[in-house]
Amino acid sequence: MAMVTSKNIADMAGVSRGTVDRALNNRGNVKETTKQKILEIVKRLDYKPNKAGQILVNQQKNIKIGCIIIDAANPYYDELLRGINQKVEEYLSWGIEVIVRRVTFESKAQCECIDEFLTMGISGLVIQPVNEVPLAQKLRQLFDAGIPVVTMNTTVNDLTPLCHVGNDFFTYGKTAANLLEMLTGGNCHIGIITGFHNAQSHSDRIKGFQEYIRDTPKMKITSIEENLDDDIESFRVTQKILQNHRDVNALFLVAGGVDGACRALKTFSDYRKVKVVCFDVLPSTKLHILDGTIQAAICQQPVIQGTTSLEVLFKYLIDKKEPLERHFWTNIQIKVRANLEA
Amino acid sequence: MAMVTSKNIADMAGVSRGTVDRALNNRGNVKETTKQKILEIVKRLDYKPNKAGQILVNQQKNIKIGCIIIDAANPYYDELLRGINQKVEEYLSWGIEVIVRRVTFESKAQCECIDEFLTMGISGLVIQPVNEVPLAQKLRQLFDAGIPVVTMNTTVNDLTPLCHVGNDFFTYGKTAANLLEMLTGGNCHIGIITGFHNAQSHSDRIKGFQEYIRDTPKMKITSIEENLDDDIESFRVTQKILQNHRDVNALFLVAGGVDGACRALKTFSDYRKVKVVCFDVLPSTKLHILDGTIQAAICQQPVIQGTTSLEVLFKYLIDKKEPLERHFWTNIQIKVRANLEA
DNA sequence: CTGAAAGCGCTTACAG
DNA sequence: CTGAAAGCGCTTACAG
Repeated sequence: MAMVTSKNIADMAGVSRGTVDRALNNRGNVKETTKQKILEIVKRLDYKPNKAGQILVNQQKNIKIGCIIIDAANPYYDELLRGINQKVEEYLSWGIEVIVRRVTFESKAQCECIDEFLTMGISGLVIQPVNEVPLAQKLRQLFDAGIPVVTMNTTVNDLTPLCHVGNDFFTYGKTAANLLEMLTGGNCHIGIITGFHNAQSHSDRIKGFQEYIRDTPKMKITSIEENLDDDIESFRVTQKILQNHRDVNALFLVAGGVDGACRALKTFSDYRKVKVVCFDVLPSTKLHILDGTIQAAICQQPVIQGTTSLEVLFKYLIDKKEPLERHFWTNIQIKVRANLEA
Repeated sequence: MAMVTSKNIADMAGVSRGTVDRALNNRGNVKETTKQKILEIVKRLDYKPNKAGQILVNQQKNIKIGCIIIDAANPYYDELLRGINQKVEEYLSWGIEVIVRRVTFESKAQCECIDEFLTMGISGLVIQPVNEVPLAQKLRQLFDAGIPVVTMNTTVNDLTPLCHVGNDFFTYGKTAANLLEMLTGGNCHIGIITGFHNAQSHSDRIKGFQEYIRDTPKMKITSIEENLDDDIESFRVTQKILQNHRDVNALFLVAGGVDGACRALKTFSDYRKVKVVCFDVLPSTKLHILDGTIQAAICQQPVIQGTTSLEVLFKYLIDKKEPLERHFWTNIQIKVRANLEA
């Protein structure tokens, strides 16, 4: 029951530990028959290299990981950073340095940051990428240099990263529709307020929503408006919808501007008849949930996205083993009043 | 920016690495002035011992962790085991052996298993304990021997373990009430079907439920029945409730026997008017959610409870640092049709 | 194609 | 009270 070590394998095969290492990691310079013999013993004893030993020897390479997080006033990004920072401490104690930069949502800025990382000699990159051609090219350059990339939250076309850690926004949209069905007995006229029509994460949520209500004949979308993720604009378009469509009894708030929408809603005396489902819980959202204006919020898991991204990369750098899945979708969290703080 | 090592500290303090180690870990045998000098440098350079080095040296001690999971036909326990097993593999690769036993829910059986673990020389224990005196005494014996204990899912009185990882059942109950409020517009006569009146996890859920509806005057509990977590008994009591109280339009299924309750419900022609919220998603539960009999399920996170329990213990055994919190509550997951598989 | 040796950072007897 | 040495399991030059 005691641990099997490479020394045990070497002794049994009648070779040195160096040869075991070469055979196991395909470094060449091992006679085929020797290699087969070693692999057979490894398999029989179910030998797994001790990770502490592996990591320790990696100290000599001074492994660094670069990490790029969008720099913008969005609490989601701050949470993502919080997840990353949890791991930064941990990895430092493994002797692996994670260098974090916040960079604006422009491919030029991101490319420059990557170039800086390259001069620092990073062994891997975690990034929330802009989906633009120059950045995709830069990432391909990393790929060609054998530097693994994990994308977080958003990803780029024309490139399969080592792993993408993100949200299944389509299912988020379906879940929003499901909740409004529960809240209205499946009988509702819905106003949708989205952020940007051309933001894929927003349009995916709406597509999922539409997919769900295809099977619920009494749920109808009355109006879709864009608020540019802005509270004031959100206030304006919400008032507009509710004034022009007095039958609207459900609101689906797809993106930012939740506070503006709720405050517009409250200017109507009969606002309690309108059920509201939104995304994410900002501090202002919390108040609207507690006072019953919003019935449910669907939450992403930015902290877990941050930690997971680094974990995937870490494992790859130590083991050189690809993750089992190319995509990792974080859980969908439904928050209502009762479990808001849980 | 390169890593600070104990060698660096030793050089700067003009002592050996052994002395640094003794000073840092309070092993005595260090002159007070030397110790202060070392600690000052450690603080200034923010030195953190490299964990890979620490773990590697721990191989010599052949650290073993014992783990006791209830042996009973409950998918929850199987999931818990799945979480544990994920970590077992990982820790094996750190050279730490986790010995898992499934034991019946009796304090005698659990005590015997612990005794066996002791002869094997475990350094820590993870357990789903029976809350009975002999077991509590046995755990105290471990405590006195300096062997840390983490309790999972259930805990024992008269003893504060290193950490308890479990569910906040009270909030679970509140959340169930919140969901039924959403489903019925806050206007409902509720049938509650619980497992055992004397099971604390069941009664806590009901208490949370009652707490929530104290503020919703139109939500009324019509009847509470016990099904002993048994599907056939569940079928019987559910039929009884629905026959005797034709006004019941909401069911709160507190524990096991979900399938029996749903099948009883479906024997009534107007069963669609009854909204149902339950706990946990068994394979049979899934079908009732998909066909719209159950509107929402509140889920525990057994897999995460398993992994978390071992993580807490692992960190303590390596670092000798107590966890920040004595309790770790896993998230409350709400599952509806749309996010059932997500 | 193979082995002996060094070294990653830490802790642990042991000698003084 | 302190230091020198050994060793945890692994990988990496280097010598042959």
